[in-house]
Amino acid sequence: MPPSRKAARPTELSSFIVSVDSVIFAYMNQAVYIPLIMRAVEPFQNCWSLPGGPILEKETPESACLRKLEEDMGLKVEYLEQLYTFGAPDRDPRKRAFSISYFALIAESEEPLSWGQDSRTAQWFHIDQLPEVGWAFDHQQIVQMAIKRLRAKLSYEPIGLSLLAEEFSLSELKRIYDVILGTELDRRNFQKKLKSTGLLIPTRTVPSPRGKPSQLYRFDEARYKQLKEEGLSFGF
Amino acid sequence: MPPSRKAARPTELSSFIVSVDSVIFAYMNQAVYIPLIMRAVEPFQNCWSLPGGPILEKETPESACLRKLEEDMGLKVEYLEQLYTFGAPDRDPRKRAFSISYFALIAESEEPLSWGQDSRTAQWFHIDQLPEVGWAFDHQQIVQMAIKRLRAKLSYEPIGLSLLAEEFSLSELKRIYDVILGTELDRRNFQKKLKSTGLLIPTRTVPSPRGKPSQLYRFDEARYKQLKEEGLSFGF
DNA sequence: GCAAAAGTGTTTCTTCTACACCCATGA
DNA sequence: TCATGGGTGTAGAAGAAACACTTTTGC
Repeated sequence: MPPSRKAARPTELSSFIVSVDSVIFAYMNQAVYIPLIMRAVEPFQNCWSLPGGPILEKETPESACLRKLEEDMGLKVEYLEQLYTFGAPDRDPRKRAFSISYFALIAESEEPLSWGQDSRTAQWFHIDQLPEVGWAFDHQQIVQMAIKRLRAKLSYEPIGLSLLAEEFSLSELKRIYDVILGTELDRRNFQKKLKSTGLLIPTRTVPSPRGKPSQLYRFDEARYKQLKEEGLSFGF
Repeated sequence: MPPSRKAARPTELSSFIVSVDSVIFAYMNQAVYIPLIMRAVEPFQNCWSLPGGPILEKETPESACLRKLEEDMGLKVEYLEQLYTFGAPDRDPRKRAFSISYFALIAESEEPLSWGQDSRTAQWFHIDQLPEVGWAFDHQQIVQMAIKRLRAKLSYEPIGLSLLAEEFSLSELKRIYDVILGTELDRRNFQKKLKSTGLLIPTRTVPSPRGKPSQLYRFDEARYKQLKEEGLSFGF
């Protein structure tokens, strides 16, 4: 019995849109922030939303995401992975809309992070002090999922490094872990553990604010990928 | 400077489809299998594809997935989670198509698993003996990603249980781990570890093929969820 | 009684954890 | 010289891995 009843039913989808939305994590002033944009138009006018937009014809969802972040915000993304696809029938009051959401990390940088627009339309939010109301679409849910993934992923993959500059000290890295996980890890055990992986390449020392100069390291990305493919795991 | 240049560009997407595809894992004869369907029509006629189909108007992607599996194959899904969304511009030669793919596990059951169609149109494949050529769309890639997730997830979440019946013996469970991970775990350490979680409820004993009868257990789902929310982790 | 499958206990080793101590620098 | 941040070492606890022994059944 061939499944010939696959012809279009009256309930099949006709008109809808597919877009990408990104939750972008940045580390500034010893805390983690994400940017949200105040919507200027209906629906959800004056509500907080994630940076994103529609996918164009010749691009993959991922490149749409990168383009948006580059064009609109001038951000260079250090790490990007797909988070989840949201597609509840009523998530957009206009018409059926799917959002392929992304999880992004950007490296700490010298320039104060901003994108020229005034703070009423776009703003960095501390991930522990996000707005409780006034969200557009299901973006609050997306952000919550992203934060959950950030916390989970930090413990088994070296994504903390993507939030720092290429050269970093182990104290800085530890601070990332403490801030995100809400822990107060032991400084010494942390150093030992990280060094034992053999993935940190010492570069130079740099004076610390007060006290002994600290050693900077670079992450051996190539070797990490290699070990990962061989199936080794790391409890970072 | 309001972003008023957001008007439709010539390159914006116009016509496309969104569907769901599922990679369904089942445990039979001490091995893990997935079902693939031979496509009857172009494009990719006579190529192997995943069960799936378009999303209807009033349903979420997840319920579309469940409906498909229920309707087309009569399967009762034990575990379902979103895997990844594929949306490369050229993945469907007809028009732009997005596939929200799902990762599904079904429990071992008494009935021989099949769905009435002859084996030329649908077939269970051992996950280590999948076809190497003749795949439709990017479905080979989807399956590979699903297998990778199965292996990864097995070690930190009790998904192996979803492949077994509600009552199971620890030997059966260990066999699942060995088969999927390609290991030969120590029988005694395995038992000890599992019992120490306090999540297994003994039910009854059942005669084993030859030798001492084996103890069956039930998994304490409720308690597991509770502990999980409290942030405890398990190295299954 | 013997082989096969199930269940329990013990010893050893590795890893994690909690500390104490030393070093280099600026005020 | 003292307070501060950076770096190293060591002892105990906890967990993982290796392994030996007993029990219960079918033939």
